[in-house]
Amino acid sequence: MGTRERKQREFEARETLFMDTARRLIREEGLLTLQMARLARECDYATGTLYQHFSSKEDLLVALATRRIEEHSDEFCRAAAWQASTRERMFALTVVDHDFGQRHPGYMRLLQYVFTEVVWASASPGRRTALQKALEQPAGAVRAIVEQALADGDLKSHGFNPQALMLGPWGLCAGIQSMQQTRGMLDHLGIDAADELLHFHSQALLNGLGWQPLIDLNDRATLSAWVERVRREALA
Amino acid sequence: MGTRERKQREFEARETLFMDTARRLIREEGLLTLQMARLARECDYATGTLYQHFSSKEDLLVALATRRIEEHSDEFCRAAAWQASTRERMFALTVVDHDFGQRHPGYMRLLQYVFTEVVWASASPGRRTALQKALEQPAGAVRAIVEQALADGDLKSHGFNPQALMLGPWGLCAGIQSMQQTRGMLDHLGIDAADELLHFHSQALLNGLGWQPLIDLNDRATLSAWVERVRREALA
DNA sequence: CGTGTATTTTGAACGAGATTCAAATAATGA
DNA sequence: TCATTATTTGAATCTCGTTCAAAATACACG
Repeated sequence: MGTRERKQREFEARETLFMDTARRLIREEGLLTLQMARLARECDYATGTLYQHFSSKEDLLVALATRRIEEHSDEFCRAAAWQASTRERMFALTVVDHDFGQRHPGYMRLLQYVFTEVVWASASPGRRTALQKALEQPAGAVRAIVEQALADGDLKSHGFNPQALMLGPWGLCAGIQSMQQTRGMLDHLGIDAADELLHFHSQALLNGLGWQPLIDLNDRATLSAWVERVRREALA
Repeated sequence: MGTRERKQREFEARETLFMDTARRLIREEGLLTLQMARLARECDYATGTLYQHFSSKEDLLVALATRRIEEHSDEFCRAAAWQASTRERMFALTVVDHDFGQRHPGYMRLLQYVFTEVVWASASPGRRTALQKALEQPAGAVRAIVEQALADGDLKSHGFNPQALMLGPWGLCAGIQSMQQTRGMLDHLGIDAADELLHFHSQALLNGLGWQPLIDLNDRATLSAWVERVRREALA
């Protein structure tokens, strides 16, 4: 009998409803003011029902972040599969990742919050591993590029494994994006156009890793042409 | 009459007491469980008195982070003033910053939390600008190195100002450190020895920026010798 | 169908803790 | 000394997140 399956499907549909609504509430009124009771009411369910899905508010936030990562992941992997040199593809990931962050400002803020010890530690282990699992796909895509670059001789391993080699570009991208998140921080340091700077420094790092073909960084016009090309072609 | 000044001094002393105690409580029992009433009681003051100093819990956290930055700043600036090439000094900052983070794990977690939209937005504007002001000293130290490197011809500007050029190394360091903070994240990605990787990628980035003298990255022993030298000399 | 049992949903009650504020206390100055 | 002003106090308030006993619903079996 399909009763169990139907139940299962309904349960999942409800979870989706909760998450969609939570996302809307956060967009409309901010992460700060999200209330569990309010969310339940908005979905015409009782508070307790919400807690059948999420063991705590933090749990919900981790689930939201996970779903966002999954959505982002599609776009990300599409860019990773772009028909181009490994160097171009690696750079494309930086551009795509950052563009996604700019397009969804709330997403980055949520991720930043979720990875905080305070939140991360109070989410359920299940949700935490689900999030880590969701990261596997994009991480795998990056690693595949690194592996191919190694195989093709575009990149030397320097004695590190592929994951280790991708940490730099990844960390750089994450670091600059999170500084960009903190309102007023970069302004105050006298930095603007962080986007262009992220692209510039990413290319510099790839050059420094000896990732062939090296590109000339002296000309900002060339750099922005690269970025435009990625935006035009990598997501086509 | 010095009455006003004495009052002022006593007020500041009390603030210091609150902050020292808060730090101890956080160290002993975690950021998560810090309670305002508890903190006040621990200092033999009423809750309301605590609120004369800090407009909210978030405000207190930002103040704590600020003080930590100030403390870190000394060490940081000492390393920046190391008698060595601009390239060596720039790299030294990465090492020192990361070492400080490793030595004070709670510090990094606090910073990460404080820069979260949720916390940052609920701190008072005064505390926020105080924190930004505290960042000026280390930021200035980094910028000075970049400026000297430009003047000495160790580094080309590529059309960017000094602050812009320092964003990459800074962002890389911050990004990798914050990934390191998130328990289990790097393990799960199959990455260990993130310290060495931070050093490696930092050097790669500096090479990629064309920061003279370039160093050879093929040999991990050379890299770790650099790190050791920094630890030995830069803070002497 | 009716009826007993298991499952799910409900939302009021509870608890934890941040924040406030009227009253008490202390400092100041005439 | 006493009126006035500033500071301190901590119980009361308020805001949620979370729980759980009761109600509602679904299900199984005679």
